Amino acid sequence: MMAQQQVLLSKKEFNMQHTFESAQPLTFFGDYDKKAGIISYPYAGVMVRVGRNGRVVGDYSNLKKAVEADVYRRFRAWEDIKDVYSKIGTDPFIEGGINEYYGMRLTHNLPWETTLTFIISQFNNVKRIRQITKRLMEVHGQPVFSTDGAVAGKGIPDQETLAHATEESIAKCGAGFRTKYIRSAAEYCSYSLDLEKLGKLGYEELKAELMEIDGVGDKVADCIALMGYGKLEAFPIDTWIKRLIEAAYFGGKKTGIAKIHEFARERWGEYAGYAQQYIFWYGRNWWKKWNSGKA
DNA sequence: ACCCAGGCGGGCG
DNA sequence: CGCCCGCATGGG
Repeated sequence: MMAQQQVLLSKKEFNMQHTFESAQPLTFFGDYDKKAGIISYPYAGVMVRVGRNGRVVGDYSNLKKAVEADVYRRFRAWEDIKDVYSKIGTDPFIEGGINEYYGMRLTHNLPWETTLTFIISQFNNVKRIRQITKRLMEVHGQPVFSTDGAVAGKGIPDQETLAHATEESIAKCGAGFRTKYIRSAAEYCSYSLDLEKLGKLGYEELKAELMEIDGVGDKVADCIALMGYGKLEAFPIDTWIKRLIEAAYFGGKKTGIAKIHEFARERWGEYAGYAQQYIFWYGRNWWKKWNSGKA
């Protein structure tokens, strides 16, 4: 990948807190120092630190270009979020989400870390997904270093490592019944499928390839396509999205997955994934607040 | 105690 | 095909 010129994200176009907390793969690892306004995440053996303006914090010397290019891609820094809003702001519901979570960006993470975290996400809750991922990193990840050379944490365990890890060591991280999927997916992505090579495929082809991975179905494949490959037309449909779309656009009527995919494609087209993220985070949080009697 | 969580694979009709 | 069921764990 060629070195990208770093584009600074203004405070308004990049709301770090919303982006970090919005339950994307990015939020499943690293850390967020709210007071200092710095996100940390492991990449290429170092702990990358990013400030509120999207600028890399610290001196990465010879890794500088690589780290900056990763930040550029990870936060989609080339993208003017106002353009996105003009495409997805089709109605008051989505506009409510844009208003409440202004500056929440989609992130474009690495294929394997996205695959792993979203396999863990099935039939699970956000808090526990983070917890399981964190434990897997601690047990099976390689050390990553801060700019002063000290060990700053562990990275996402790679496919090969998990392919050779015992089921017991994965299960102990809390993975439960997903343990066999993690092992199987790690083996498949080590020896039978090169995730890096799938990037050149179009969305439909990519999704079909991803669904060959054990433990990856329609929803997780869409999450990987969206947040691991940057395919913005992907529209992951989980229980929240199904419930919210039915409530907001189908008059509360039960609607099949295929029908919802079709609806999203027609309504939001190439930006459906962005619409999904705002519907998910806004709708879910609103719903929870309402049901706890605080809305 | 009981219920549910960013689904999936397998088995059945 | 479509539907339905079980599934490990842990927090509310």
